[in-house]
Amino acid sequence: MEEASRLLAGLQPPPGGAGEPPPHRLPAPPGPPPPQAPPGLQDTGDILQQIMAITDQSLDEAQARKHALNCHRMKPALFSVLCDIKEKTVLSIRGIQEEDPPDAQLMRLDNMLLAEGVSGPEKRGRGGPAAIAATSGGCPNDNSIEHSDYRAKLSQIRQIYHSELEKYEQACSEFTTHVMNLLREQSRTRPISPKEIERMVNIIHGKFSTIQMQLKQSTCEAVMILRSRFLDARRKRRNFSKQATEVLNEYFYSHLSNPYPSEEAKEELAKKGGITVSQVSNWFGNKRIRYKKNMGKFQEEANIYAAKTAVDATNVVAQGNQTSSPPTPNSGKCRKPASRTGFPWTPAGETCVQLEEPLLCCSEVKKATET
DNA sequence: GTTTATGATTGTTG
DNA sequence: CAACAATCATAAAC
Repeated sequence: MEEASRLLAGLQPPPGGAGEPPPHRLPAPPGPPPPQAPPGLQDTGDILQQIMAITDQSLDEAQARKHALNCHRMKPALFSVLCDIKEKTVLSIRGIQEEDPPDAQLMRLDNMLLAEGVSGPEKRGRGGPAAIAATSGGCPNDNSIEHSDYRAKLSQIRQIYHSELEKYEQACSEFTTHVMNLLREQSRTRPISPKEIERMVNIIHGKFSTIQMQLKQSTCEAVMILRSRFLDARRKRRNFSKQATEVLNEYFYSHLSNPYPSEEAKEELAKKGGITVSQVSNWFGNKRIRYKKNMGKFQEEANIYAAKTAVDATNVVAQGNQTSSPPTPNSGKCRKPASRTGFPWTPAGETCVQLEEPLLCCSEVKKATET
């Protein structure tokens, strides 16, 4: 400690300066301290005085003093002592609040971004993220239009995410280097230990990762919105093309006695109409039930398509085909006629003349139209 | 704005 | 598991 006092004494103004003789009080006299004031207090007073006087000094003087201080032989020792003290106090303050929780939120976000294909390696072609077009067994271009649109938007999000992330990382490393340089520079005059620099770097990284988390959060939100807008088919309901409705109706009304297309027929219809097999199934499900519920409403439609198919059939017959079978007959794998609810597709019902008078084949039809 | 049409989903059934 | 029935949610018509 004696050495330290001597070092601090170096802060005194040069002897030839402002007039008064310098209060040279080193080394401290051995033996009991003088009664009037403890030497420690006196030293402190001097130092304070000198500090106050610094503002009166010119910049050059201050620089010179600083240089003198830096060159003092005891400087490294004092520096390390100060660092040590600072380390202890700072640690005792920080140690309490410095336990970072294993961030579950961040992990959740990371997992989701990975699952959605936003972060991680770029996924192309099949096996898209989250297996969106998971219509198993369906044709490969299920939802292809929606899907490609979705993918385009997703890749846009992905691009933005990555460029932002890169920006953050760059800014983070730049800022870190800057701060490190600054601290290293300052460590020549202030007690800043490498440990403290390291801690500062950690703090900076923490702050930046908070910002990154916000980025991840909003990216996740964007993906969720995108999903709900593009992939919830209910929201994006589009009416089928005229072609598709035409094909489906033709089949339906020409098979009015048994409107249950086989798997093959469904595939055929799907191909012709440019829709999926499951859409064909949905359509027939809806159609059967709606037709049954209100046949009067469909009568006109039925007649139109009956006429159409009749023309087709006669054309076929004209080509030498004897049978009056419909254009796309059920194959051998045809399901047994739906008989759960009976009408109008009861299996025991009389065979209808389909092509000419589709609605007259069942007596109940008239009953229904009357209501 | 309301109503109707229509594709999709959900729960149930045999 | 396919079909039915009810229902939802949107498009299209009014």
